[in-house]
Amino acid sequence: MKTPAQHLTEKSVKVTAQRAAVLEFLQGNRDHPSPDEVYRKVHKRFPYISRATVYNTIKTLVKAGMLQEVLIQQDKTRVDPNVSQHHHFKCLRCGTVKDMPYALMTADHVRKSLKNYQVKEVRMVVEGLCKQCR
Amino acid sequence: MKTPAQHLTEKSVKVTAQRAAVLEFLQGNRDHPSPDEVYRKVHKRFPYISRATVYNTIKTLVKAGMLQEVLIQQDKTRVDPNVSQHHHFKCLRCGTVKDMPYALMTADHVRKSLKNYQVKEVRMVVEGLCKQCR
DNA sequence: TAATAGTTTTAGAATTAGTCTAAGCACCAT
DNA sequence: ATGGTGCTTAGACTAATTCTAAAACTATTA
Ligand SMILES: [Mn+2]
Ligand SMILES: [Mn+2]
Ligand SMILES: [Zn+2]
Ligand SMILES: [Zn+2]
Repeated sequence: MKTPAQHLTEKSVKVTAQRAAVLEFLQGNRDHPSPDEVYRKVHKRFPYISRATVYNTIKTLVKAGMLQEVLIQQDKTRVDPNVSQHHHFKCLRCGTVKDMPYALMTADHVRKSLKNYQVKEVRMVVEGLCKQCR
Repeated sequence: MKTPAQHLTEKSVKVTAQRAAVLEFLQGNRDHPSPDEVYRKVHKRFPYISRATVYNTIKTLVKAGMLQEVLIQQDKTRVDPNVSQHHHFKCLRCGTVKDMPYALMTADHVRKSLKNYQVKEVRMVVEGLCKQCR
């Protein structure tokens, strides 16, 4: 199994203790934490790290294709080490965010087929270039 | 055609000049403006209105089912007088947000069928209650 | 009408997430 | 060692939003 440092090197991102610590925390994390949650958790084990570095590192790793930031909550961004195309489910009560397959599903299909969940709303945002801009 | 005041009364929201002004600006507006844009535009015609009142009024009208806040941009909320179920398209260059039908569309279907747009990404968020919470 | 109670509006303070800045460090190549 | 580049840092700053407490309205009662 590769170490965080090896992953960084593979993506031509210079290895630093801070970057390795952030990446190690995020790898395998399925919670879609906010940058500040990342900071607090990493800071517990590596008290030398600063908030700014966590933000910088997240940006760096996003650019390197190792993370994505997902728009699920209005006030804070959420970080996702799963960079494959997928959708999300967010629980309106407890706030958990779960990955959903990027499958051929209609909004109605989602609504009907997800027997494990009680679906209240399906929001889809398509991003690209409009007529004028492309 | 009903006046904003009549719409408010219909939904049992007390009529005030400020609420009517905000509603009048938003009715028929297809731009998905941010609260601050609402404030600036309304303030031009009704210079007596305050920023706090715009925020309060938006909250009030959302509760009354006359508006929705849509999650399309991370840093600021966007207000939508179209409360019917629908999806959104956001242009990555100019930032315009357009309504999309809440139709039986797959993410791939969207990608292929929207000939007018160059689709870069399709994000879907399903909201509801998870196994534990319902 | 006058007093009163309840609601809405207001300016500005406070909060929060995120960005920026400028100084200090670390690492590498001379 | 020295210099250069990029990384990290604390704290200042910004922008959106919420909060607060007082003033202005509105409706209701006496
Ligand atoms: Mn995810
Ligand atoms: Mn819309
Ligand atoms: Zn839940
Ligand atoms: Zn455009």
